[in-house]
Amino acid sequence: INRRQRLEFALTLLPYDPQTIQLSETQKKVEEIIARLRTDDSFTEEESDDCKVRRIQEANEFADTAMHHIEMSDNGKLSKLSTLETLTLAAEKLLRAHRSPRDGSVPDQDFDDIVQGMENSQLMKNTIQAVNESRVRLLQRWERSKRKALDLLTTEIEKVQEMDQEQEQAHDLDKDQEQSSEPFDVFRDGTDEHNTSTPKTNDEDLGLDDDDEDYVPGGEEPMGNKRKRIKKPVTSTPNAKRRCPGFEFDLDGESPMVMIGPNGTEVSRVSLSAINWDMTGPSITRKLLCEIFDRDTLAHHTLSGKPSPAFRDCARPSKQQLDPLKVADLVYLMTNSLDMTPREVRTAITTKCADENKMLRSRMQRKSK
Amino acid sequence: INRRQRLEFALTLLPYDPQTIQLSETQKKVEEIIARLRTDDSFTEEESDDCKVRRIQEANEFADTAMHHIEMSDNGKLSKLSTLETLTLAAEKLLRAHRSPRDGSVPDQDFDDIVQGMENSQLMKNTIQAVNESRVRLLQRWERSKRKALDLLTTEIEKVQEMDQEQEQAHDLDKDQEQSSEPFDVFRDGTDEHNTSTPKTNDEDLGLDDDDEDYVPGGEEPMGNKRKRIKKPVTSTPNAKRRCPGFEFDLDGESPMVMIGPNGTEVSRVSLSAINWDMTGPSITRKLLCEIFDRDTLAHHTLSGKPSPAFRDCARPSKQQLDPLKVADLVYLMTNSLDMTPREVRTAITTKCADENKMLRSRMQRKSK
DNA sequence: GTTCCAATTGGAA
DNA sequence: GTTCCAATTGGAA
Repeated sequence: INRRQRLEFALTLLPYDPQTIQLSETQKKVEEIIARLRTDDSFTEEESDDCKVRRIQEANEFADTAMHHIEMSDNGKLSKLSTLETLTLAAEKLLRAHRSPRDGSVPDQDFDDIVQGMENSQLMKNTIQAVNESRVRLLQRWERSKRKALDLLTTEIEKVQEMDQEQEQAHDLDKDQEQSSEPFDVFRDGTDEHNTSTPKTNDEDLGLDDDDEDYVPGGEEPMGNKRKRIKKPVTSTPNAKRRCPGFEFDLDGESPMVMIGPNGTEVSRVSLSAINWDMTGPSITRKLLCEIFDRDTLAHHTLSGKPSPAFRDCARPSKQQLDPLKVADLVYLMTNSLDMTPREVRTAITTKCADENKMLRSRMQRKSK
Repeated sequence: INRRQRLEFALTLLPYDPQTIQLSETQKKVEEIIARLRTDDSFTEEESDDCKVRRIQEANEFADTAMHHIEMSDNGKLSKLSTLETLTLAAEKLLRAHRSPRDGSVPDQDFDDIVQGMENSQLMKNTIQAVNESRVRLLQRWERSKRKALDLLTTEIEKVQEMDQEQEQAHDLDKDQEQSSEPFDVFRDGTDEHNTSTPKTNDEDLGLDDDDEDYVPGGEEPMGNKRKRIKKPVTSTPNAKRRCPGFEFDLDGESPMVMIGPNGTEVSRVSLSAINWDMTGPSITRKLLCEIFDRDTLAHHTLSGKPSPAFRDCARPSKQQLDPLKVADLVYLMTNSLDMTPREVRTAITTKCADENKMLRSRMQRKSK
């Protein structure tokens, strides 16, 4: 129990490391810059020139020190500061620009004046944009460290759970063995025989993924021209109302389960015949997904298992990868029996997972009310 | 010039409305909550029970007032506060949970203890998540108002530009007339004649968009089953190496420009024959896009012109919609001459615009260094 | 220098 | 309750 106490203590400390607190400091600095720019822009017109010059110097000094401060807390990642540099430069230019036209001669709408006005507006816009961007970037850093902490937290929690469950599960170990896919290895070896008429990559791109090492064993030879849609003879008449297609891996017609691909993924025969095969390809894919995986699995898994690149820094809950063998079988079925590209199937899977996750969340929210 | 001065004054004021400043206040409140939770969790063990009870009451009161404060600045949008409620509740539970096990008897690893530990960790995690979520939401509100201000700003700037250019452009007005698409209206009306063999929706979904009112005139009848890929006779032999397809709207074979669709979009004949029609559908689509629009247009436009729903609150620079008539013509060509679905074409367009934007930005960045 | 991938989002249908 | 849309992202190829 000593270990658990230590872990729990770690839990209370982890998410609040000093780094995080410091980031808030820099955020305040950025806010100050905004506030400062604001007062600099709206200052009263009756100031003396001396006064203006002094204030400009002050502002520049302030910008310099603020930037320095932020730089310091950035621990050497200098490349990320480009927008702040832009900001400072823009602020300087803005102040200078504000100063010069007002000291000029009579403002009788000469061309220079117009250009100057345009430039001012543009600079103003750029400045605001730069401030916004740097703010967002700082918040993202904050979120990233938070996320890292959360990940560590989750790992620790899982470890504790494992420790607690080890004792209880010592006596029923033999149950898990039955679920393994070992019995279907024969079919994997037999792939090529069943596949003679359509030597087509049905998973052309997954193979490129260095993360999915234990992917489909014995891949088929890739084709140069991915684009071409190979028309293959389907059991039902082409371009007519589609019936439930034939399944080349459905060897035992009496079995309640039908095998849909070379990796031995099975779907119940009744639900298969319940599907309306006149629906769109993506729709059928989604229906089959619900047969192969349960809804909770779909909600908590994605095609790749990788986080979205677009939300790298936004602390989205991470998801697992859908069993690649089952996915490959689904892709196999949909590309061979129906006229879909692997890409279309995969997109359908991606959106189905996203939608299931959304639905689960909205259901949870409704329940908690 | 009076008007411009007024506008410029508005520019300096607009982005910094008091609402924005207030939001920063609420952000600080959330930070305080975090700080408070932290001290509540790591307090020393030798406190008396009375002391604990008092501190718990204090914490609850604090949470209540903080929440009230945030509620007030939210102007009645109560539904958005659910996560903050969660946070407060979680904080209370956490404090209570922390209190009870420590007053309990000897901690000799009974089951209750384990469960309690689990619950604590879970609550802790939820609390942190809730805090994060509410922080993000507040920042998003901030960004949204900033963005609104920026939009207003841009509009005003454009108005000023218009005003300034009106005088200069008073003398060369007749130039623009030639570029209008009026001469091609005959072809729009003629669509159905050319289209008899393939009565297919080539823009099935855009019509649903209530924003694009002036979309393709005289839309064709939609088909119930979108999925089916209608095989149509192409001029070249099917399933062989594709050559440059025939263009049904290419009426004048001598013209240096070829019309690719019913809306009169034209592409130069030389660049058309320079395209390798054995590439994938998306690739050809991208190449044609570059012929129809210039790179800068592609970088600053999107298919719909709408902001990404996923980045609603993140102040992305807004983009315009690509000319829907030209897009419709491209979709028409790609779906009729090649074996692509409208969906594939549109996806290709979307990604091409995104990629062009990315490239432009990276080019700008490199130049500024 | 380009193309492609797929995760995520809110809302429309 | 479900499906679909398309904008955005970083990185892989």
